Amino acid sequence: MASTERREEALSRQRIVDAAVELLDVAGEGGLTFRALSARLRTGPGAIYWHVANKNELLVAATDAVLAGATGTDTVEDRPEDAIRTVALGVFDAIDKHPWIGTQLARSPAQPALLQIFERIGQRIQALGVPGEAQFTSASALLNYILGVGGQNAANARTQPPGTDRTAFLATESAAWKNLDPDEYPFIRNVAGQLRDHDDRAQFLAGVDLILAGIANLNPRGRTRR
Amino acid sequence: MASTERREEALSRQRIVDAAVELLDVAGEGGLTFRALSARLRTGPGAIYWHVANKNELLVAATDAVLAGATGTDTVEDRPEDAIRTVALGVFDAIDKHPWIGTQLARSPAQPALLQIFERIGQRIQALGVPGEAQFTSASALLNYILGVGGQNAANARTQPPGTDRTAFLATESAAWKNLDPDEYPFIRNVAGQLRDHDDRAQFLAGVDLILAGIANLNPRGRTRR
DNA sequence: ACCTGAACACCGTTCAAGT
DNA sequence: ACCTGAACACCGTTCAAGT
Repeated sequence: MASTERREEALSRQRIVDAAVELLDVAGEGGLTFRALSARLRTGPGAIYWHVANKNELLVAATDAVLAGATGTDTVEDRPEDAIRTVALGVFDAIDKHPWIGTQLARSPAQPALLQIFERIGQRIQALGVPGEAQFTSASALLNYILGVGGQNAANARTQPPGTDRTAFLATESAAWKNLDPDEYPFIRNVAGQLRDHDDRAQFLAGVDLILAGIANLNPRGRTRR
Repeated sequence: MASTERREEALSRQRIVDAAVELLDVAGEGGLTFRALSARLRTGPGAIYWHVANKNELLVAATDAVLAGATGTDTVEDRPEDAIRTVALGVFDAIDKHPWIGTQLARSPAQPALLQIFERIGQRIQALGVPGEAQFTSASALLNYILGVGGQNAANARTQPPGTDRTAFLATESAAWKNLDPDEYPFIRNVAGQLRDHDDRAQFLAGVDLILAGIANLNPRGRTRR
């Protein structure tokens, strides 16, 4: 049995980033600490700095590591709208699983994973026949919407202890909306019921579809392509 | 002249929040510190805790203070689409002026100012004749898009030293896009020129219009109302 | 080349003590 | 009731010293 004894692996950027992702997942955004991380890796805090420049670089790398495989595989045969929905849902689901990504994507603009997502969306926008000048705007609108939803989901996740029942949370929130002043918040009171019963993921997709419909409207060929 | 001597005003929540806003504006998100804030208010750090529970509450209050007057005045005669554009631009401009708001809005979900913005948008969605079930989704899509753009703008502002020339920044970024691998990033290379010349505010509005067009598409009365 | 861990310069927050 | 400021329990980051 002595031969199966746990071997000490050498420290590496890869191991550090993996451990950071685990720590963020179990302990939340506040849980990633150089002390906690080095304890987990059985080393001193200073050792990490040999492989990673600082905490921000570590967060960027952790986000990229998670997002890299999350945006789905390109299937050239897909209709462009469906390919866009796939990418969007990939980001949505990744943030749902790792809420700290949502915060990080809203913090670091040059995040490489973001560039790749933007490229994927843009190629499909192009395939949709959107006129040249409107392509940049259309792809940006989609990306910004996706990031906005991600940020809000991350914020919601942060207020709840991890693993809180989502139904209970929505019920509480919905009840609070119903108690708002009817003169000041008639609309919100009105949709409070929809908040309780709504499906986050479906609503996210509906928003994507709203933007896609707006984009189809730009297309000189109209929206009845193929 | 002795009578015009600076009088020591009593500490108050109001004065604390005002000072926090000033500090955030001049020193950025990292500049708001209980020590820096108390020094500015000529008191000790502990004194602030008598008026404000903690730093998060202070950030929420500071964001609300800035956003309160920023979303424009309701003009009942406006066409609903224009009223929505006004609210959206109000938020956009507020974040442009105080980038730290963009980060904060993506962090705290129950932010009261957000509720008011959501209400304003929702009322106009209703006025547009959007069917009941789609109202919540439509208003959410608009809000999430607005927050997404705000978050990205805040992130961009954070990477630049305050007061950096925007044109120079876009030129650098655009040049970087042009240097990307043509096989991996054909779309981004293609729109790099548009990045350099684009107007943030106009592009933001174009995105709002995309969503509004998608919403009009839902409307059984069609988009030729009135 | 890579790791160790004490030390530095900060934080947010608390709290006994004052007025 | 409100303010003071030292003290506590943390941070991220650095760096001399080790192997």
